[in-house]
Amino acid sequence: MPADEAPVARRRRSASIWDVARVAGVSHQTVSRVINGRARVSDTTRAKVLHAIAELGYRPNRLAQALAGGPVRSVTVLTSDTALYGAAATLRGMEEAARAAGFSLGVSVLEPDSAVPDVVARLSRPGEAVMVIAYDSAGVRALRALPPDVAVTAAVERPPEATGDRGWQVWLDDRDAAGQATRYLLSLGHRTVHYLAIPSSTSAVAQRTRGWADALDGAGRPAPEPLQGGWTPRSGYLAARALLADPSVTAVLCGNDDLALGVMRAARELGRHVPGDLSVVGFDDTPASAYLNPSLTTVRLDFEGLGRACFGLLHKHLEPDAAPPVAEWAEPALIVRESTGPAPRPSG
Amino acid sequence: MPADEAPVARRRRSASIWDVARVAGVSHQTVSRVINGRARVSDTTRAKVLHAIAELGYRPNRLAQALAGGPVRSVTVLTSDTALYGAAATLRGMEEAARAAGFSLGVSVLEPDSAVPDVVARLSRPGEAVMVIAYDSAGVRALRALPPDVAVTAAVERPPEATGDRGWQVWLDDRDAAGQATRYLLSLGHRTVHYLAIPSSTSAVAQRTRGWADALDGAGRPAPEPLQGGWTPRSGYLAARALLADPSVTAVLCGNDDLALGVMRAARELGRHVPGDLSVVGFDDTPASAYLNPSLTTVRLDFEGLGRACFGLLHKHLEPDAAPPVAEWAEPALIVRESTGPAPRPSG
DNA sequence: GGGCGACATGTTAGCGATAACACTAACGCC
DNA sequence: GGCGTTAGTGTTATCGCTAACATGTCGCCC
Repeated sequence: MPADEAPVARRRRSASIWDVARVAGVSHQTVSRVINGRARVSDTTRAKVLHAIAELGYRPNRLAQALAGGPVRSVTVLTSDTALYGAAATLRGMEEAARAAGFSLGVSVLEPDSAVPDVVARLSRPGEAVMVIAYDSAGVRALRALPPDVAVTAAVERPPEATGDRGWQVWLDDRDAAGQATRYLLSLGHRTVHYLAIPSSTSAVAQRTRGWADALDGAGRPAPEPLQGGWTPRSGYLAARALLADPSVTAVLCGNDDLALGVMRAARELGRHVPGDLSVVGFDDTPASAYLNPSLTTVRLDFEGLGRACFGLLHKHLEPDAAPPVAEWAEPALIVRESTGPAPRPSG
Repeated sequence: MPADEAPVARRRRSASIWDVARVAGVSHQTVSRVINGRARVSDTTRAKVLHAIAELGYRPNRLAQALAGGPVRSVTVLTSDTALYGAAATLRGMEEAARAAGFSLGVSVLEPDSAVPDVVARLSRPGEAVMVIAYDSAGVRALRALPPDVAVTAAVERPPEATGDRGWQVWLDDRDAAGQATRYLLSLGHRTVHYLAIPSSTSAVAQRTRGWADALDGAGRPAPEPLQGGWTPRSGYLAARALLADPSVTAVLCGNDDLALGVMRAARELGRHVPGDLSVVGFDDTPASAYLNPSLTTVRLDFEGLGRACFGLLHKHLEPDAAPPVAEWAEPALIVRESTGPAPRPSG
C-alpha cells in the first residue's frame, strides 16, 4: 500500500546533501565542498551543484554540520533579568556582534533560584560556547557553575580578583565614573553625597560604591552608610521616602536610572524640588533619561559596546584566525543634565 | 602564554551514550531508554545506568538527539528591535513559557533591510519551529517570507485578514482600548484628540488608529490627520514641537509611552503645562510610566502574556498531546494617572 | 509441554553532514 | 617514456543519538 495515501499529512522530508548530489550528478562530498568552499572544485561542477541547490531549495542542516564536526557558530547567552536595561543592552550588543559574524544566538534566562545542574542541562552539547551576563548574583553563580568543557566569556560587574580570569571577562570601569559623579556633586556645594545602591553581584563591595566612597574620602567628607536598593523605580521610590525624611540629604547618587526615577518621584511627593532642593544622579543613561522631567544627570555606560566586545572575545577564542580584533568599548562618562544643581542654601 | 587557559574548552571528548553504556554494562540503546524514559527498563538496570551517568557527568548531546529524529524542543524567535518595549516584553514572555516547557530559545534580530533569503538561512534546520514578533514591517516581511516547511506562530500588531491565518497568530486587541482612551479624553471636555502614531506594520490602517478615529467619529468630533511618529522619545519630541504650536491642541494620544515622554518634554519646553494645558496618553504602560513627572495615563498592554500565548500556540502545534492549553492574556486596559485632566478653559 | 504474549534488552540502520583517505587524470620535468 | 605533483572527485568512517526490528526470557494457559 502506498504510504502516500494515508490521511495523515506526511512531512515531506526536505532536500539533503544527497539529493543535491543526485540531481547534480556528483558525490555528496563534492556538494559539501561547494557549500563550504574550502576545497577546490572545478567551475563547471560548482555551477551544476549550485544549480541543483537552487532547484531543490536546499539549505544545509546545521545540526548535522555541527555533529559531524563542522564549525559550530552558535552561542548561548546566560542572563538573568532582561527587563533590566543593562542586561538588555548588553544582550543587544552581543546579538549584533554575533549576527555580524554569522553566529546564531541562543538565550537562556536564569531565575534567581535556578539550580546549577539545571543551568548546565540547558546547554545543548559539550563544548558549547557561552556568554554570561553576570551583573547580579544569579549570573555570577551561573558563571561559576559552568563545567570546564564549555568555552565561556562574561560581561561582569566588577573585575575578577584572579588575574587568570581577566582574559575572558569584560566589564565597565565605572568606579572612576562614580567618583567623578560624586566629585561633581561636591563641587556644586553639597556637603556630602548619599548613595542608593543596586544589588551587588558578589559579596564584595561594588565598584560604584568604591568609587563613591573613595571620592568622599578624598574630599574629606563623611561617607554615609550606602543604602541598599533594588533595580526598579518602585524600589528607589521606597528607599527615598525614608531617606529624604532627613533634610540634610541634598544629593543622591543612584545605582541606576530607574532608581533615580523613583527617587525623583519621592522627592516630588515630599515637596522637595529637583534640582533646587535635591540633586539626583543616575547610572546607565537609558534612552528615556534625557526626556524626564527634570532630565536626568547620569553616567553613560556603553553596555552595547561591552556586549559586542564580550562576543568578540569569545569569537577570538573559537576562531583565532577568522575573528577580527576585539573592539573597544566607550569609557563611562558623566552626562550632566537638569537633575543636578547647586546645594540649597541652608534655610534660616 | 597563560592567556590560553580560560575559555577554550579542553578538547577532551566528553562522555557519549556509548561510554555510559560501557560503564553500566548495558547497550547504548538501553541508556537512550533511560534518558528518554519512554520505554520500560527494569529498576536495577535503570539504577546502574543512572549511576554511570552521574559518574561520567554525561549530558545528552541535543544536536545528535535532534538529528536522530528525537523531539526537538528548540525554537527560534525572529524579532526586529529588542530595544522597543513591546518586542522586548513579548520576547520575555516567550522565553519564560519556553523555558517552563523545557524548550530552548534562539533569537535572531531582523535588520530593517535584511533580505528574505538571509532570514531563511538563519534557521538551523528544515522543520525549524519559529516565532515571529511582527509589530513592524520588518517582522511582517519576515513572517511572509518563511518557507512552508517551518512551523511558525506570530505575535502581530493587527489581526490578519485571512481567517485561515488566525489560528497561529496572536495579537492585542488594542483598537477598543484606543477608543476607550479617546472617549475618556473627550469626556474630560477636550474638543478633539490628536493622535501621534507609531510606525505601522503594514500598509493597512493600524488598530489603534482605527479605534481612535472611530471614537471621534462616534462622538461626532472632527478627526485630525493622524501624525506619523517613530518609536523613540526623540521622535515624539520632534513631532510635538510642531504639533503643539497649534494652541487648539489640548489632548494627544500617543502610540507608545516613549512618544508620550517626548511629547511631555516638548510641552514643558513650550510652556504648556501637563495636564493643565495639555493631556497626554500613552500606550504600553512601561514600568517607568507610573513614576514619570507627571505620571503617565496609558493603556496597559500585556505583551508578556501575549508572548507566552504565542509560545503556547506553537507548543500545541509541535506536541499536541503534551502541551498545556494556551493561556489567556490580559485585555488592554486604560490606566488613568496624572498626565490627563480637564480641557483648559478657552482663554479670554 | 508447547505456544503465546509481555517485558527487557541487544542489534542494525539511519539522521545529514564533515574528515580522512583513495583514486584518477592532466601536467611538467628529465 | 617514466615518474612525481597536483587538482578534482569519489568512498568510507564517524559524530551521538533514536527508531525499528530482532532476540531472549519469563510466566501463563490450554
